Amino acid sequence: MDGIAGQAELHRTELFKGATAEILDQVLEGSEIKTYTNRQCLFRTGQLADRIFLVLEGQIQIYLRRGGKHAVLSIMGPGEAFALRAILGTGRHTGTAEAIGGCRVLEIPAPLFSRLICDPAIAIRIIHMLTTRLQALSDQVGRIQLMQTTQRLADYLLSLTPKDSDVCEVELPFEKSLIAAYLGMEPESFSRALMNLRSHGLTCEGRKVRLQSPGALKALCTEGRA
Amino acid sequence: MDGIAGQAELHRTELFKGATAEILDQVLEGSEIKTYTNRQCLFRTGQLADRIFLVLEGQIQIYLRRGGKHAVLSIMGPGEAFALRAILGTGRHTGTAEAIGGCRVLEIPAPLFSRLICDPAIAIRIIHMLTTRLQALSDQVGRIQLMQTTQRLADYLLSLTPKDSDVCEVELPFEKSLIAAYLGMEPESFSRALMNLRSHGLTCEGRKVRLQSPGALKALCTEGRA
DNA sequence: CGGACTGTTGACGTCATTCAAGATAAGTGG
DNA sequence: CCACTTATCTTGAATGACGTCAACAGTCCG
Repeated sequence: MDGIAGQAELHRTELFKGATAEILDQVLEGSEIKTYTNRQCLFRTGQLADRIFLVLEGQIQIYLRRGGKHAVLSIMGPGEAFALRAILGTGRHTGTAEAIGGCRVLEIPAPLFSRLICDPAIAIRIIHMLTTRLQALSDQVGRIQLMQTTQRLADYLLSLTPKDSDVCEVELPFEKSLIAAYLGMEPESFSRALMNLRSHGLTCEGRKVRLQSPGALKALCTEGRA
Repeated sequence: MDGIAGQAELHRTELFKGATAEILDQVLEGSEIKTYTNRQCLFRTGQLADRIFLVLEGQIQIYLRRGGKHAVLSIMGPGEAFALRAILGTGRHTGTAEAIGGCRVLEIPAPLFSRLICDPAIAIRIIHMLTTRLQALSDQVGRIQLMQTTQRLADYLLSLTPKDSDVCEVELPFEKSLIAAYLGMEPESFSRALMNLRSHGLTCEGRKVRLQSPGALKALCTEGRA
């Protein structure tokens, strides 16, 4: 991982998918590429926001913290951008961003970003990005409010598998405790939920999970009560 | 409430705040204004989405339903627009929208909306709107995950009062059971939470709530555990 | 006056967290 | 490469918060 990025790399991101070479140049020229190590903090709640972040490599968790508790709002992967709201709105970050493993991030200064969103094509891409995240957050609220821990985990595991797949094997993309936080439960509850799913045709070893019967899990989620 | 809206009315919405007369004409021309009565449904989960909705009068709740449970994602007021995601993404609604009391709504067909977002000024306004909603939803996740019922209610009540106000009186904007659902709790829990807050300087009668000491409530929310 | 709706209160049950300990895995230095 | 330390994960038992069920009190409207 180094501090250089080419147009090709930006072109692969959702934000700059169809952008002209001219714009990409402008972006690469005016922005900075930073690398972060595991657990390193990009920003914290309350800090002044002066740039937006575009993930090039690795993953970053955005979370809230209060009284020892930890609520993961989202996990950003390559191609995703964040901290838009802080730039456009309050001017301060309202959450904390922390690298999950090593990351490479393009950091676009606010003034440059303000110019970029005047380009209709980019603005529309941003709108798409935002609605997607809105959807993800809505799903998260739904999951937390209307499902219990075991169901939430089942739902999450299914979201990792290809649609309508039969027996299949998945590798958990993060540490279990991080997934637990993302699903709004304690690590202990996560562990127990995983245990419960054994009786619904699931086996696991380390981070490798085998779903013997995705259908049964799907039923579990849809079900009124477990 | 009737089916007519003027440019002035649109001009007051966040979306069309600075729009040209030409655009407003286009919108008024191509859209439909509908009125809904209390509890009436605008759309349900899974239905095809062919328009976006802009609230002119009244309020509308967006919620998810599963196994008898009810999770309110947001409550839209005058000037707010929704169902963007359904238009831009899946083509189907992922939640249910229901009128709270009587409502008047501008319904903009998808094709017209697609043309509108090519206008950079409108696109930027939409981006602002979306980031604001993203913030609201993030707050909601935070509230549900890291506060308990009494704290959530305190936090909500404070959000209804002017910032840094002293002793003050608020009127709950909705039925208590709706607020309860919005805060992710049962009506009974809401009632008890309200009870608990009595010892923190709160009195209430019907929907009128008096906060003797907003500071104490704020402390309650910030506090690690209640 | 009677019925439906909204909100309150109490008793009880359930699920998830909390606390504590142990097991497994991973990383470190000799 | 192995002993040792440090994280991560699992398991058990106890607590506690919230939900559930049921009954009742106001309130609104016909």
